[in-house]
Amino acid sequence: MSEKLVLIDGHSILNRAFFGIPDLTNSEGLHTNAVYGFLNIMFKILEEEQPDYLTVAFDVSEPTFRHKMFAEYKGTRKPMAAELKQQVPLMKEMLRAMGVTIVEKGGYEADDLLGTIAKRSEAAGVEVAVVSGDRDLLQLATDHIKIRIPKTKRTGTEIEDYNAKEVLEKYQVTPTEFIDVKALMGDTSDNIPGVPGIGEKTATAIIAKYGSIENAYAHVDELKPPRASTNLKEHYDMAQMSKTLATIDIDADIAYKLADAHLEQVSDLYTEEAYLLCKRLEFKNLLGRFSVEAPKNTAEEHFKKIEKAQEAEAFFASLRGKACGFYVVPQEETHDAHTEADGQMNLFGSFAMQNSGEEAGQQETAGSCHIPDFLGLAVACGEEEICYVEASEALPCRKIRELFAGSAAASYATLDLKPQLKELGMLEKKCLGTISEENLFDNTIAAYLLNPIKNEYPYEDIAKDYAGLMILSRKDLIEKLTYEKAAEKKPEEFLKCVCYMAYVAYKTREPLEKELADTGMEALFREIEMPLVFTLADMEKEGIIASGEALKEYGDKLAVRIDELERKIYEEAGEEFNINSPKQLGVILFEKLSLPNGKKTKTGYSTAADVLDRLAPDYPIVADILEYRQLTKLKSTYADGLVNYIAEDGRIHTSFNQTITATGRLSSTEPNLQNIPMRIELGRLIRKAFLPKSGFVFVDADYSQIELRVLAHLSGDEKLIEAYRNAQDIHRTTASQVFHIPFDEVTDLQRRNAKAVNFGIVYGISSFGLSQDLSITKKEAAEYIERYFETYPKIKGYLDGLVAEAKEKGYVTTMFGRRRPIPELSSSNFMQRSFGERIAMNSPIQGTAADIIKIAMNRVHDRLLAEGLKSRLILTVHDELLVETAVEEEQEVRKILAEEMHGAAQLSVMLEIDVHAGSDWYQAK
DNA sequence: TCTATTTTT
DNA sequence: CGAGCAAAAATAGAT
Repeated sequence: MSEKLVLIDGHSILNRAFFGIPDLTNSEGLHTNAVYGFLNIMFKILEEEQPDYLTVAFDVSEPTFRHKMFAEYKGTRKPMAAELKQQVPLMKEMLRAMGVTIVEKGGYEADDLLGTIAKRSEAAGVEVAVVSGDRDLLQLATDHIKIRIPKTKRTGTEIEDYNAKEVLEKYQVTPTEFIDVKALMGDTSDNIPGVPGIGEKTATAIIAKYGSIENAYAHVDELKPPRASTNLKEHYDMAQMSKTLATIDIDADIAYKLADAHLEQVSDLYTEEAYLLCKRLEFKNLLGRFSVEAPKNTAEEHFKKIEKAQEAEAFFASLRGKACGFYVVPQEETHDAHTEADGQMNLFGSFAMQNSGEEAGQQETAGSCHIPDFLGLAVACGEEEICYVEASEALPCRKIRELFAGSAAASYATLDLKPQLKELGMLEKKCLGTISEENLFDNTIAAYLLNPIKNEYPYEDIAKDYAGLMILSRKDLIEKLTYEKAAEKKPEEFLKCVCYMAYVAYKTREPLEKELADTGMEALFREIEMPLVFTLADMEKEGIIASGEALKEYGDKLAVRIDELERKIYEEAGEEFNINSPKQLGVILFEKLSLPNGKKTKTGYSTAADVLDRLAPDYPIVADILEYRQLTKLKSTYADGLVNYIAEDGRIHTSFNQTITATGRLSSTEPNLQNIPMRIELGRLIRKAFLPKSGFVFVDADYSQIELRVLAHLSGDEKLIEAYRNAQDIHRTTASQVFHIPFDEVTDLQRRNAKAVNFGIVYGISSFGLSQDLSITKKEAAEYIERYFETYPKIKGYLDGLVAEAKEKGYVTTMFGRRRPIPELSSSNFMQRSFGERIAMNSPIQGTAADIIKIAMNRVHDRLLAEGLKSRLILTVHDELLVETAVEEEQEVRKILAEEMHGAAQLSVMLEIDVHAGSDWYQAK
């Protein structure tokens, strides 16, 4: 049997895959769909053909030889989309990693290389399969050269095969004649002019009869449609030139040795390099093919459960001096807890009791009189030393904690430390025996800093990204069961799951530390984020009193007015409908009542506030709807919503998430206490339900325009810095400087405009956005921005610099080294790219402000404890800190807030704060 | 589970 | 030329 060669048209197949597969992006933001699709097509073909040789040909992106001859006809091809372009080098990297022979040569198109190699190989007695999306290749078809054209259909990829026979059947001409057909009909995408007035039908008919354009010209007067006859006569030179253009060079000057392209078997492509690259690109289902070559995960075989006290003692003793990873397996899980009866309440309730005990000896007594707080502790300190120590009556939590505390390991790594601090009883203290803030390492936070745009940081992702391990996820193992239920129903899977937590922490600590060092984020991690874990744990435990009665009363008041509005709206609409359904509302307003065109649409009419605002003055029903919306929002989300989060201790314990935002800000969930109403008076009243405990007051401090000050510092703009040095109303000063008028003569409108511009600048302004904000024309807005940049030239330079830097490096950084990758900047989509540009301008500013308040939080938190005060930091809202303050400590707390917030960073402008005290959150703000 | 809307900084 | 502002979370409705 003769040998077989598979030849792939690289760009053509990559292009086909790019358009055939929906956009895929890995977590680095690299587009990967074309590479993925290419590999799928390639593997499908290889499995079918089982060839002895494999080669991929690429074009080099300079004008090709054939086209250079007729320079006037080149250049109408559209430039390649950026998302595809960036995948070309990636594809080549992948093929190289697989050891696939790549041919490319300046001056030749892939067609020519394919043609040459195919013909030479055929001459050497080899069967050839040419894979391309391009029908031009059909001219190469013979009995031994098969052209394979993949088509992506709903049912998957189907491949059309053409030997000489199939070409003749389908196109009524031989492969060689196919060139002449193309020369007559032309091809705009290939810049082949053809003969005007001759399309596919006519061309095929002519060539089928005469065999070539030369012979057709010899019988030109006999040609069937008279139009073809005259046109060919007139444009014969064009036809000849087209033929040259359409002919694939089968004698290209290349050194190609078939032997170099040898492929013993398909699995030879599954190399380790290719495996690692597939992992990086997150081709999860391709990875299965690599099973033979995949780094074998043997750790799993050593997972072990310890139930006996003696065994546990020996195990913990073996930790001494070693690096370890651990995981405290919680009994209840805060996640989803409030949906299941009142799990969360019990959890926090037990903390309240635990911490009401005496300060001294708490470590000893905590938990001793309760059921164990945690289920067990998984610890890993080597490839074969991975144990889950299960809590039981014979081996109570207290004992496990004690042994762990005395283990004297060199370092302690874990995924998601914060909840575990609570389980270990490390609230308000930074060490537990030999475990301390200094030797703890939170892998999840490290992974977040290294790539803050991921949605989640589960252990299997961290294992894959930083240790090259492919392991089963929690979901794979125990699905949605809680740990407690899993321990009972799926003990083996449970053991794997918790041991993996510890093992992954152990295994990835070093790589994560190294990456943090390589990216300059060591200090950010050690000095800001790790201490913050302790600060936040304490704040969450503390919580804030919310009065259920006050909320109820407030909600009842809203209900009265909501009823009233509802009736009125139904009357005005002439029927009852669900006002909260944008769909139904849209139909009522814009169809039934035919109000002026429902402007914005995506999946119907927009009923957003800015649309309704414009209609409200003229239509009472719209004004009522707006009020109704406002009130139902207040009632459902705040009045009714918050009550559900009040724990047994009468307080709301929000969760502050440290690994959610792309910029470095914190987020608050269950409930979100960072969007409690403020702007509208009626909503603001909700803050009256948040109270300090008896004998305490609230002291609230917020940074004044921290982002604008950060901008002044980072840009170094003297005029803006000077404006802040004058310590006057900054928006008025801006108006005065931008409009060149004396400070005292600035009108309220001018000040308002200046304020909007100041805000807009921080968000990465566009004239469109500002025009929306101020309801002015885009042109006017553009003028404001221009004048602003004229006034503060360095700001313009700074913002442009940020975008340029982001485009070059792919990310931006804050003053403290925090990174934000911006994959959107490489998008070919205008909207996506503009979005990327705004992100580039906003992130360093928002992120630096976030860094600063985090520093301030740690300092305030630590100092309240260090000074032995009773007052506690309980809330943060981006630029604001709230301290529940013992009445007699108010002056000291004010001083601490002022000093620590002020001193959190040294900028070229002062970091000013406003401090207020009050007997509820409304008054304190 | 996704979309539209609203709330905050 | 385009189409719509930075960062979040919760709710109710629709699918």
